[in-house]
Amino acid sequence: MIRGALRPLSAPVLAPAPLPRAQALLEWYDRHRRALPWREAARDPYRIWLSEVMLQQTTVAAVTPRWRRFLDRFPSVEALAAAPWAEVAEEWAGLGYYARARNLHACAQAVAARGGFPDTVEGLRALPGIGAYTAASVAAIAFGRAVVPLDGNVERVTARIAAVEEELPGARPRLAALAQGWMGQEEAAARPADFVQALFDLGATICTPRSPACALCPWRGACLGQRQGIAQSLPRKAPKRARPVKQGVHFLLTDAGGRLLLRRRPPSGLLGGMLGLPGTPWREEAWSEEDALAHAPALLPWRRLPGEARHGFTHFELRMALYTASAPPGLNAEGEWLAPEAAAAALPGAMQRLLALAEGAGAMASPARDAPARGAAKTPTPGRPA
DNA sequence: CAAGCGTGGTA
DNA sequence: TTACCAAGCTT
Repeated sequence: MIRGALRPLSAPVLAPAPLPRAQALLEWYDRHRRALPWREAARDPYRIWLSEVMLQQTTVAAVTPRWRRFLDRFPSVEALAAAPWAEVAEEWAGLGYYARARNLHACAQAVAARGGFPDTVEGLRALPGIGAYTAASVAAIAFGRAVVPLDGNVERVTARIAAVEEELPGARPRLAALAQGWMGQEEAAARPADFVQALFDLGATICTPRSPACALCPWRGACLGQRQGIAQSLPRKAPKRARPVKQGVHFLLTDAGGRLLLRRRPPSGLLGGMLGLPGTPWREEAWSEEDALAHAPALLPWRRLPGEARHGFTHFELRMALYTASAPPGLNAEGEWLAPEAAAAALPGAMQRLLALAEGAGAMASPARDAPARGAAKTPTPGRPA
């Protein structure tokens, strides 16, 4: 497209933008690099890999304490490989995207069996849970390979520097090629780990999604998006669909010792492999009390707590009702009995909302958390037909 | 290839 | 409150 022809005649004539210089970015990085804990673990592929998997769609603030705790519990890839799944699940509880934990465990076993991590992009890419991004990231950061991982930061920086107006995800191959092209400069190829982390930091601290700090950007002079005044609007993305509301009913069964009945969820799918409270499936149609009670773990005088627990997933909004009962001595119910503290630690966030609801209603012997989760407890739903 | 898959923070 | 977003992968 011929940009010049569409500009007002009064627009100044701009010199062609220079190629973004790797050296300029690296000098900025040497002065402003963020002190992240996994950057201290120089080139240990286990720690680098663990950080990359945790950081998938997850913020640095959420990952930092969990990364430390995980390494305390599983100090090596061999230790992780040897651990039972229940321990890995407990350690990952609350972090979300639980397929990551399942793949992490499987990957550790594969790596331990072959005697260490592969040191090429192709070798890494073949492991469970390692896609194009993580393979390139570990290859560059842990093994010094001159490859650029395309994450959300690099997508944004690249789309803006080159003023790529094509929408994601279609633009991804073009953006990847552009970013990889920058790695072709001698200064970048001499420091691949620093160069990719410099791109991450630039995206995270300067070239942010909203209100980028262009005045502070080391690549400002080379940025076509900034020059055209469209940087903030890039990269463009297809609009997202509305999230439906789904409903479920769950059951909190307490024994004489105050322990709770939990069940391991099926190994794949939503919250796969994690513990949860027994309950109905989640569906858009409301549950009648009769239909819901058919999913109760035992035939008992169940009492519905007022209010509901709410939890937002990526693709739907969940509202859960909670019934409670006390287990008579000798009751035979399928599942595992856990103390409330152990349950709170091992449950995914959606299920923790139910414990918070019970705690708020005074239906539990001891607190599940310091305080009920935000927005968990709601006013009773008055009108819905039972 | 579009959809499924969590959670917490911010505007 | 709603909407968007964060160092994505799998099917």
